[in-house]
Amino acid sequence: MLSPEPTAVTPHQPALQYAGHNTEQAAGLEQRLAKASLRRVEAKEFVFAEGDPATHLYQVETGAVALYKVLCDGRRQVLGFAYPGDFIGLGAQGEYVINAQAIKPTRLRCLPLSSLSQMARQDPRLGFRLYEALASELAATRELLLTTGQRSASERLIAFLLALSRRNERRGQDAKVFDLPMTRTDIADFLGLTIETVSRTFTKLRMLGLIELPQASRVRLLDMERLRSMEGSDAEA
Amino acid sequence: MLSPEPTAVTPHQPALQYAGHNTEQAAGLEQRLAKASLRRVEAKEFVFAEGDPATHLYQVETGAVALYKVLCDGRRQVLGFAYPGDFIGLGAQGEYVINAQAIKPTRLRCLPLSSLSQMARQDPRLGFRLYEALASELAATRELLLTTGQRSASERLIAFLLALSRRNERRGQDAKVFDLPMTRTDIADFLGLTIETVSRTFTKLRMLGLIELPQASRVRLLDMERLRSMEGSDAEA
DNA sequence: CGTCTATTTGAGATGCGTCAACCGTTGTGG
DNA sequence: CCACAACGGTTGACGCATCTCAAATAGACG
Repeated sequence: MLSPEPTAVTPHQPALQYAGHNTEQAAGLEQRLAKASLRRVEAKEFVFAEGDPATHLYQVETGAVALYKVLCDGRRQVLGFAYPGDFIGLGAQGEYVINAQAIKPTRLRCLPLSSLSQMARQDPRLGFRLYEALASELAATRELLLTTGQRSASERLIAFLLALSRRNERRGQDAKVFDLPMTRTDIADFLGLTIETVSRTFTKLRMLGLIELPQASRVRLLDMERLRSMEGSDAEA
Repeated sequence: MLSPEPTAVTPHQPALQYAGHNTEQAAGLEQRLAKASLRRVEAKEFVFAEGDPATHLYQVETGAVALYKVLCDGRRQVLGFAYPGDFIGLGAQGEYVINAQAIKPTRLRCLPLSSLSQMARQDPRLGFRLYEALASELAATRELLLTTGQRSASERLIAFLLALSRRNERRGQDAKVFDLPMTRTDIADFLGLTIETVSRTFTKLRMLGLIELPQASRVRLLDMERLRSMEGSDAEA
C-alpha cells in the first residue's frame, strides 16, 4: 500500500553545496534566493519528514517533490507535488507537519527560517508575499479536498490532468503533452484511489479517445473540450 | 508553540482569539475587534458567498458557520465549521473563494480588510499572527483531506467526533457530551459521505456501545479508549 | 393538530477495492 | 551479452463498502 520505501529516513542534515553569504540587509526575496545555499536530493530521498525540526524554507529549482501525510497503519495521502518555482515548508512552525520526498533528482534553494523571519521584519511586503503563497496553498488543498471528497475516479483523474495542463500553460509550456514525474502510486495516493483504479481509469480515458499515453509517464490530452466537460467543474468557474 | 494539534473540525485556531494576556503584541487587533461592528445572521443565511468581493475578516462571537465549496452540479464539500472565536475569511484576496453560511443564529465581529492591512503595516507582529492563523487552517484542511481520502466511514465519523471532543476539551467544556450544531447533511458533505451512510454509521457506533445519541443533535462519547483506537490516527501523533 | 423538514431504516445496485496474475522496462551481475 | 531479478504498470475476477432509491418515523413549528 505505501510506496516501496521507508528507505532510510534521511537524517536531516542538508548536503549543502555552498553556503550563502548573509551581509545584505534589505535584499528582496528573489535576490536572497539567488544567493541561497543549494541542496541536491536524489529520487526518493526526503527533503524533510514529519516531526523534523523546521529549519528551512525551500524552493524547488529543478526536479519534483511529493508532499504527504501518513496514517499509523501506512495509508498515505499525498497533499500535492512541488515543481520548479514552488515553495516547500511554508507555514512550518517548530516542526514540519508533513513529509516532503523527492520523486526525481531535485535541486533546492534553501532559506533558513531564521533569516527569513528577520527579513520579514525588515520588509513587510515579504511577509505579505509569504501570506499570499500560503493562501494559494490553502486554496489548492481545498480544491483537492473537493476533488477527493466529491468526484468520481474519472473526474478525479481528469481534474488532475487538467490541473497539470493549466500549470504548464501558465508557464508557457505545452498544455497538451507533458510528463508525469510521479508514479501511479503517487497519483493514487493523491487522488484517494488505488493504483489499479488509476491504471484502469487511464485506460478508460485512452479508449474514449480523450488522451494518449505514448509512455506510462507521458500523456497527451486529445480532447480538451470533452475533458473539461467531464471534470465536474467548480460552480464558480 | 502553536496549539496542540490541528483538528479536522476547526479550520481556525485559538492562536488568534481574544488573547487578553497577549496585549503587547498586536494589541490593535483585540482593541479593534472589541470595537468592531457586529453583524447578526440567521440560520442558513450567508456570511458571504464564493465570488463576493472580499470586504471583511469576521470573527464568530456566538453561533456556528459552515464553510464550503460546491461543484457546478450541486455536489458540496464542507471545508470546516467555524465556532465562537474562529476567524472567517482569512486568506481572501479580491474575492471570497468559498461560501460561508450560518448553521444557527450567529453573531459576528466584522473587521474591514482595509483597516486590517493598515494595522498590519503598522504592526508586523499582526501580520505574523495572521500568517500563523492561516497556517493552522491549512493544517486542519490537510488533516481533513487525509480523513476523506484514506479513512473508512466509521473512521471518518469517529475522527469527526473526537475532533469536536478535543476542541471542547481545549476550551474547558465537556469532552464527552456535546451538541452537534450541524445537520446530518452538513456532516455528510464534510466527511465525503451520504447522509444515509452517516446515519447508519451513527447507529452502528451506538450499537457497539461507543456512543449515545440522546437526541439527533446531541452525542455522548462512552468509550474514548476504543474510539481513539478506531480513529486510524496519524503516524506522527 | 397538521405540515414540513430532518433523520432513520430497508432493499438493491454499483463503483471501487482487493487479490492475483501477467507484462514491459531497467539494471545488474555472471 | 545475456539472464534474471526487481519494479512499475496493466488487466481480470470477485467482493464489499458505500451509494441510490424508497418509505417509514420522529421532531419542530405554526
